[in-house]
Amino acid sequence: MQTLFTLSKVFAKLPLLLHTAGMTTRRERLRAATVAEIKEAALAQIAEVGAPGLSLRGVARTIGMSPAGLYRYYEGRDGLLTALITDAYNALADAVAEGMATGGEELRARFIGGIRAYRRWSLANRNQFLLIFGTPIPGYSAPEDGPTVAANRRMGEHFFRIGLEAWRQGTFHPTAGSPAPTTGEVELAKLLDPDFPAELVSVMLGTWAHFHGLVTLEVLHQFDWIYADDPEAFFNSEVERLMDSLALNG
Amino acid sequence: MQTLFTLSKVFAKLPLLLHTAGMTTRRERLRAATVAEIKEAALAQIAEVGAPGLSLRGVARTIGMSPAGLYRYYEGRDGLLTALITDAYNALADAVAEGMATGGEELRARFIGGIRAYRRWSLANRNQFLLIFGTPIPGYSAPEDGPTVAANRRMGEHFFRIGLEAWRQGTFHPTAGSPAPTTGEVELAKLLDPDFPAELVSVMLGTWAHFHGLVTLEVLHQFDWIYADDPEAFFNSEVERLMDSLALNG
DNA sequence: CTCCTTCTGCGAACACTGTTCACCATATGC
DNA sequence: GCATATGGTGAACAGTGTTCGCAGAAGGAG
Repeated sequence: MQTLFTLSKVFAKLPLLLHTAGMTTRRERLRAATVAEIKEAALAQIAEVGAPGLSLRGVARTIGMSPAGLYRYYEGRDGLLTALITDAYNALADAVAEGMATGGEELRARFIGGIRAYRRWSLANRNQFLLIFGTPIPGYSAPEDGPTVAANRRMGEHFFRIGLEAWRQGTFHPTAGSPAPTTGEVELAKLLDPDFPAELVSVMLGTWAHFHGLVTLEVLHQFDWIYADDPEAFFNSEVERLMDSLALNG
Repeated sequence: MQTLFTLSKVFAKLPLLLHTAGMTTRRERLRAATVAEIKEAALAQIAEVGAPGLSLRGVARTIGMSPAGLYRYYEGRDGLLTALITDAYNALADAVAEGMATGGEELRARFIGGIRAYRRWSLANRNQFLLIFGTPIPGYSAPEDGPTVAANRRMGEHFFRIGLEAWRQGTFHPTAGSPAPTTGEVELAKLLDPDFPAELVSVMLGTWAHFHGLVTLEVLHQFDWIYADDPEAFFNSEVERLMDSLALNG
């Protein structure tokens, strides 16, 4: 009985779904607009007061809607957070990709361009950065193989791709004294590219951690009173030294 | 009038305060015990559900007290958070100091011992780590020159001290290509020690950011599926490479 | 056009939260 | 013993996320 009922529901939805695959119906356009408005309001609130201060009733107020109405668009606060986290990941990945593109031909310059974009985006959107790399939301946990981990991986691949290219053209010579690749490292390497050298994985992850640490501490204002006048100079020189120690010269 | 009243209050407190300076009165012992009990309950709750999930009413329940009663001991939730943040800073600083002490005589070993202790403590007390280096609490802001920044500085000094010692005995040769010290750097150097070399500041901050990034990402489970079997090995080899690039050999 | 289903949205309610206030009891100091 | 500061309570207020039932609006099928 229950089964029949839900089945009928699915069949009733079928024409709508088929239609969706082709083009957008009127209802969907309105829905998409509302979704965008909600996200916009939530993002503004987050930028102002931080992720933990996001209030569902608050966004309902600013868009002139009842709190209960939001539940037609998101599964409560956690659902909204999930969407925002995914967006933040994608925005960061896009910023990195764009920063790399402006780096020109040389691989080292492209790498540096990506890293600087990583920092620039994180400082320009502090609270979105903390949404990804800050304290996790209490009730919330990222769905395994959900959109957030996909977006996360997508960002990493940008950096790994440069490493692979440099490796191929022989301009990448990380320090040789590193231990043999772990099983996890070869697994990740295979997942990235069939012939990605597993020896590179730990080096790439290490450099990510390095500039990520610099960015994190700067986002949290830990360097404020030391590098008040020109915080970017410290970061840039640190990145140069990082690339030198990497021996990525392409 | 108001002034007179508060003044009388102060004078009334005077004998108590004088007594306090010498030894503990009965009331104060009870009070200290209650404070400790509150902190303990709050810490347990934080360890379980994370800092943003800390509920004032919750700790009141577990210690069998009315929510309003807590306000006799802390200025609301933010006051309690401040105390816990200070404690976390101090605990981390103590762990680092202890880790350095077990490193033995050699400066490099001591430095590595401190770094490993930094990681160990952070992973053992994930939520306390995030209390310090995670998303800031919305309403809360660290009081300028309050106990938290003092504890923060105290931790940094442990690392700087080793750097200074190594510099003095001539076993510390960071890469020479770094730019001239910033005004903020010389200021910090003077604040640390009258003859602390300002050229060292950026290097030390950079290495802090490096292993801090590694720890942060590990705390946030970003390396879990790659280094599931032995996460410590990756960290240790990364630290070795970091020390090599530092050229700290004492 | 009519019927019927789905989709949107709302108001009220519930169980929470942090915080304040007036009040009471107790312990301390003179 | 008395006055006062201190500990502790219960009730209340404003705010939160979430659920539920109900009402219209929109859309498709006959």
